[in-house]
Amino acid sequence: MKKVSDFTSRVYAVAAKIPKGKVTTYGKLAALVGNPKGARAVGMAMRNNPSRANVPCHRVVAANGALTGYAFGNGIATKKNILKKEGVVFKGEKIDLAVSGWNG
DNA sequence: CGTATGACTAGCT
DNA sequence: CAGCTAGCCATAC
Repeated sequence: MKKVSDFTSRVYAVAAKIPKGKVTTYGKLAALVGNPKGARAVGMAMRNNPSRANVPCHRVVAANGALTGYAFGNGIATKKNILKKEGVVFKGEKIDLAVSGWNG
């Protein structure tokens, strides 16, 4: 059912561990799976994400707290909406990683 | 199998 | 602060 490499599997596994109301960055997630340079690869995994129900890809944002792509709903708009609903603190159009940042 | 692309990041100008 | 370049990784075609 899952035809993905170990890297992608780990990305999904870690993403699933992100607590509600918190977010992490692609680079951080990449480092957690063992590829601190694989931030882009993490994005690819999210883009191919099996389902937002299994992988809260909306809790993964850019290193500067800005929201990047989203493969569901209305894209960024939906992503931002979900994060706000979960209690993530926004700093204008970006996320306050100092408050809602997740260390892992 | 080789090339191109992307939901990245950090550094410079 | 904004814009551009270079580097790294995995996937898609």
